[in-house]
Formats: sequence, structure tokens, C-alpha cells
Amino acid sequence: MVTNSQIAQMLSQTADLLEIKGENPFKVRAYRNAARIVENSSKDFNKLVKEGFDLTRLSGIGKDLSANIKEIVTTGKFSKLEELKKEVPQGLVDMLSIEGLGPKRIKQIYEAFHITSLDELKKYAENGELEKLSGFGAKLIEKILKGVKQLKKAGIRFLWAEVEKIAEDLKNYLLKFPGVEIVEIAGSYRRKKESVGDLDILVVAKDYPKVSEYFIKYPKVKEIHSAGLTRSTVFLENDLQVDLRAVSKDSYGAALHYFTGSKAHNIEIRKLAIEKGMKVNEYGVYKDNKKIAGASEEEVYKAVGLCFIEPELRENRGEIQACLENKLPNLVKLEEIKGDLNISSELIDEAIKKGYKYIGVRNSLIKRDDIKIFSVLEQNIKAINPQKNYDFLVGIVDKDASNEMVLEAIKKVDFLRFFRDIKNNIEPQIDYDLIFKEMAKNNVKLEVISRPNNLIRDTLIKKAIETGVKISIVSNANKKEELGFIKYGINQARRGWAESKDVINTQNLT
DNA sequence: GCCGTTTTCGGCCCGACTGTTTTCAGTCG
Repeated sequence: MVTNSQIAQMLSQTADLLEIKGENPFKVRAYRNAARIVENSSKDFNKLVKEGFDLTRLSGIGKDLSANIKEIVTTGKFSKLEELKKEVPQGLVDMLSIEGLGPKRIKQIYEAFHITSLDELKKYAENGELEKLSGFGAKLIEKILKGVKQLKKAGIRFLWAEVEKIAEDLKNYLLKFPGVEIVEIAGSYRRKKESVGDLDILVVAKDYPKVSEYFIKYPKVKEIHSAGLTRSTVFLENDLQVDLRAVSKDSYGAALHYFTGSKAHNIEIRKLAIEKGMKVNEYGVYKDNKKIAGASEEEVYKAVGLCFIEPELRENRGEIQACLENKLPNLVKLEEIKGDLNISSELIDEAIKKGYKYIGVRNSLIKRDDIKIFSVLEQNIKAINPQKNYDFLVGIVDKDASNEMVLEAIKKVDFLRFFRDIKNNIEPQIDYDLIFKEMAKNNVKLEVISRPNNLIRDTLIKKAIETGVKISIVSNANKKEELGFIKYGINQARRGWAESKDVINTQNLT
């Protein structure tokens, strides 16, 4: 069975190869776009195809891409990609991840020297051959050599929780500088995405160049990549890229909106604006070349005829349509959590200190007078063995679970938790549509674990809620500090469109 | 390759930065 990720990967690889071949950039974009649609979809494409769903109903997928996806799903292979692989050496694709090398320059290098590997590229950069090409100066060569060396490190993303402290530190550092009025971290960090690639920081200040000078002196800066009049980029010790951008106060809202993204959300907003005869960019909303909004995000949304959309929802997953139909969710908040239903028995006192009304204690029958305690039994669904006296049975679905095993477990458990390891990209390959439907029918809840590397996909939370499954957001804490993890679960639940009414531990439980 | 209530061709988000030029192409986000 082909997963959505695998389909997306094939489409995205095709885009890379087409790009190096020098195909129409918009065609390349269409493939990238389709890859994104499949990757982010809450629907299982494998299933959609088998059910005969018309893929061209999805915006961005037309006749050709629909046929391509069908081929991938039914045969597990993509003939167009196979053909392209024969034409374009893999080494050229690898070169794409080198900073400063895009399709045009790679094509230029290939046509001049017919080199097909990174080792050869390095050789030609070092022996001066590369510099003979027009447009290739000393600086670019240096950059390429550095890129070849660093290539292995490329593509690391950081968990949101891993950059949280440094992001807040940096924000405070910048706020200390005289004349700085506003500092806001935009990008996927603001959207609370489970992992982020870099930090985008916006700053409103009297004298940006001075702030930029101060910024690049931040103690954890390892390398200064660029420093311009409105934008500077650095790399920190841990290789995290940080962009700082100067913004004027009357454009702050437009800039915040633009740099918060997501890209897909922004494109939709722009399209909507164009339909209404307006133009949106990072400086404002314009009508007849006159600026009509820009100081605040609320203003920007209002100008294009929309309500304010929470950053966590800006993924082009129906939020714009929902706003137009007045159906945007009222997202759950951390303060609404009344209890943590999965903690270690050693943390009862700490949980009481947090003000929880009740708690769930893992694998223990302990009871106390000062707080309501639910006894929670955790078992792998492969070996469910219900025991007396426990209030809740949580079934753990691990990476090699099958649909049959999960469906069998649903008859016995109160909660299901789906294993996931974000960094290593491990998760069960099962039919969530089917499973959530059964869970809803049997009143089995979804346990959303808040450990930063084990968060269930936001798209799955959304799907579960749409199917009528209630969720429970738990820390799964073993130590005191981990009780605070719950905010990461809240972040993810908000990205999954969860409202207070969908979350059982915002309710009074007895 | 996709898309369409100024539709089936001709657009497709668009601006900043760098490095290489001598007015701009390529890359990036």
C-alpha cells in the first residue's frame, strides 16, 4: 500500500527533476503543489482512488496529476518519474540542496562539464574550472564548496518545543535594544507547527540598521549569512537559521500576516484579493494603488472580506471557506484544561499545585481524599488484558499495528493512543477513516500525548473530531517538568481545529 | 500542469538580497 507521504515524495521528486531539466517553472510548481496537497491531506489517497473519487475535484489537481496519482496508487510506481531518473543523474538533484545552486546554475554546470556527482562538483570548484563559467565568481564558488561540505546536515528541522526557549530568549534580547517597539516571531513557529525549519522575526524599530547590527552580535550567532537594509539572516550554534526583518509600523499587520504564512494560506488570500480587485503584499492591502489596510492583521483580513483567522489554522485546510461560512472553530485554550489524565503516580502533589480538578494516574490504583484520581491502565493493543478496578483502559497502537488489531481493540478500550516518532518519521500505517468511525461508534476517545516528538498529526486530530471522536490532551509526564508538556498537546489540538467541547479534560469529570 | 461569473488562452504571489554585472539573473522565502 502506498501512503500519502510516499505519493507526495514521488511527485516532489518529479518536480525536482523537471526543474533541473529546465521545464516550465509553473509546471514544476504544479507538481510541488500537488505533493503538498497529498502530504497535508487528511484523506487517504490510496483509499480515495480505490473508491473512485474524482481527484480533479481537489483544487490544484487536474487531469494529468489525477492520472499520475492513480498510477502511483494502483501500480506503486510512477513511469514519468522513472523516465526522468534515467535522463537526469541523481547527483544533480543532490546539488539542488546546495545553497546558491538552483536549477539554472546546475543546468549550466552540467552542460559545460557533464559532471554528475557532488565529488566532481567539488573538484571542479577547487581546480578553478567552475569559475570560468559566466556568473560564477569567487564568492559563489566558496559558497558552493561550503554547501558540498554541509550537505549532510541539510534538511534538519527542529521540534517546536526545541526552539521555544531560544525563540523567547532572542525576542527578549531584541526588545532590550533602545528604539525597538515590537518584536514578533512569525513563520511556522507562530503557527505552532510541530516542527520548524527556521525562525522569522519581525521588528518594528526606529533605526533598523542599528538593530540588525545588534542582532548579529547575539551571543549564540555562529555565522552571518546576510545583512541588508531590511533583512538579515544568521545561523545559530545549533544550525538554526534565524531571519530578522525590518517592518514599518503602518505595515506591521500585513508583514506579520505575510511572514506567518503558511505559503498556501497566503496564496489563497491573495487570490481572494485579486478577485475583489485588490492586491495584498507584505506592506498592505491595496485597491486602485491606494493602501487600504496594513497596520494590523485584523485590518488585513477585514479588507479582503474575511474574519481574523488564528495562526494555527492558516494551512489552507478549509479555514478561509469556514470563515466565509461563519464556521471557524473557537479553539481550545490551555487555561480550559481541568485535569491531566495521564501522569505518573509520583506527580500527584505537583498536579494538585497546578490547580487540576482531577488527574489520571498511570498503572496504579492509588486514591486520595484531596483530589479525584482516575486509575489508568496502559496496554499495547497486541496484548489487551482488561483488569478490574481501573477506570480507564488506554490501548497503545504501535508502528506495526494492523487495521484488524486496532478494530479488535476498539471493542475493549476507553482510549486509543497512536504511536508516532516525528524525528524518525515512524507511525502506524493504518486506515484512520475506518478506525475513527469505529471509535466514534464505540465512544473510544483519542489520547493526544503532548511529548514534543510523539505528537499525533494535526490532520488526524482534525479528522477524528470531524468523525465525532472526543480527544483527551495529556502530558504523559514522568517527571515534574514534563507536566508542562501539555501546552504542546494544546498547540497540536488547536492546529487540529479542536474546540473545548471536543476535549474531554476541559469538562468536569466525575 | 492548473485554472476560469471579464474563461479554453495566457496568466500563474512577489519582493529582497547577493554576486555578478554595467542593468540584471538567479535564488530564496
